[in-house]
Amino acid sequence: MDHIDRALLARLQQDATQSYATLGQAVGLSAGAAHERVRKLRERGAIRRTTIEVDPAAVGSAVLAYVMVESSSWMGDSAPAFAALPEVLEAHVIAGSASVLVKVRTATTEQLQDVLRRIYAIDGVSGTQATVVLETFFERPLSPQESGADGHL
Amino acid sequence: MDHIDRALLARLQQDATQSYATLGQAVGLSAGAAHERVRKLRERGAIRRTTIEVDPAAVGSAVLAYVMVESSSWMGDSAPAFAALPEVLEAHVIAGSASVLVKVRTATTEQLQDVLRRIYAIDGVSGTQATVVLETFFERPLSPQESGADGHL
DNA sequence: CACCCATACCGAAGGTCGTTCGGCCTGCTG
DNA sequence: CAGCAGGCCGAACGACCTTCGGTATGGGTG
Repeated sequence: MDHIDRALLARLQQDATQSYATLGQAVGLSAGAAHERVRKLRERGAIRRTTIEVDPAAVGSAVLAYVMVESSSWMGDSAPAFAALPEVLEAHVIAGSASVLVKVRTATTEQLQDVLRRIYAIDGVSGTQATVVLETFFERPLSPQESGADGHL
Repeated sequence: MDHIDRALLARLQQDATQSYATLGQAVGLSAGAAHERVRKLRERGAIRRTTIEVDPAAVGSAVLAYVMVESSSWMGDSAPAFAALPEVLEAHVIAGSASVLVKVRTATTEQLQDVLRRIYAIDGVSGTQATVVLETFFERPLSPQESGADGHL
């Protein structure tokens, strides 16, 4: 994982459809060498998958909210319960007064209310505190930064 | 934007490297027709771009936190100030006691503190409240769901 | 210091896939 | 009923992915 790998990751994040010839030229490598590096990045799991970025509004998810979930018991094994709700895009165990933080997208605020109802139904959940997003400034992928945990890789 | 388009979006989210022949077969179309549909989805902006999903740990961003930013003034024009911080992955204007909610990834908690310091330096910011993630259950793309705001499309 | 092995790169070849095109069919519209 | 627009199919051309042999470089070892 050197600076060339990071450059490859950054360029593929911007556009994963470009050819390996273009990609290699951008980092000073041949197409074959660039392909080999990307293949290894996939193999190691540094690249999890190639995907598309979908406009939420285009698929009818105009409402975005973050929900702090309070609980009366240990929530460490509740991942499947949250994953069962398709409107829940992220779920994290957090440090602080709440126990779990989830990101939710729905078409309407009525649907958001319904999601909150289903979150309440999860075992151990004692309360929720929803924060509705009024305007999204930006959402972007993380930029491969310097140093990092190269460690023994 | 019918059910076939939604199926195409869902399949491309899972794997954007598959061939148009495979894609078309999965939804009952020829390769050419599938290609034409995907082309139009890009044209309309429903597909924003094709990208890769990078493992945060692989690029040295092991610490994830959400930060509630309080302000003493209107923050509606502060998008560039937050975008200037590369560790800030998302920034949203929210309804509630705080003004802006941002998502931050760093390599260490020391770097997180430094990001908080730089957020404080943004004009109008009067306080922050960071919530550190202990464990991420999951992060996934939104699933193209039913009905939605098809409207006049 | 010489040797050897592993790693990474280049350049070319073959096979697959993306992209485009003409033709057909269905469903509207005037 | 005629005309038209939109969507799909199937084929063909060209570009690209993928692999392979050959070569150079750096590190470890006797």
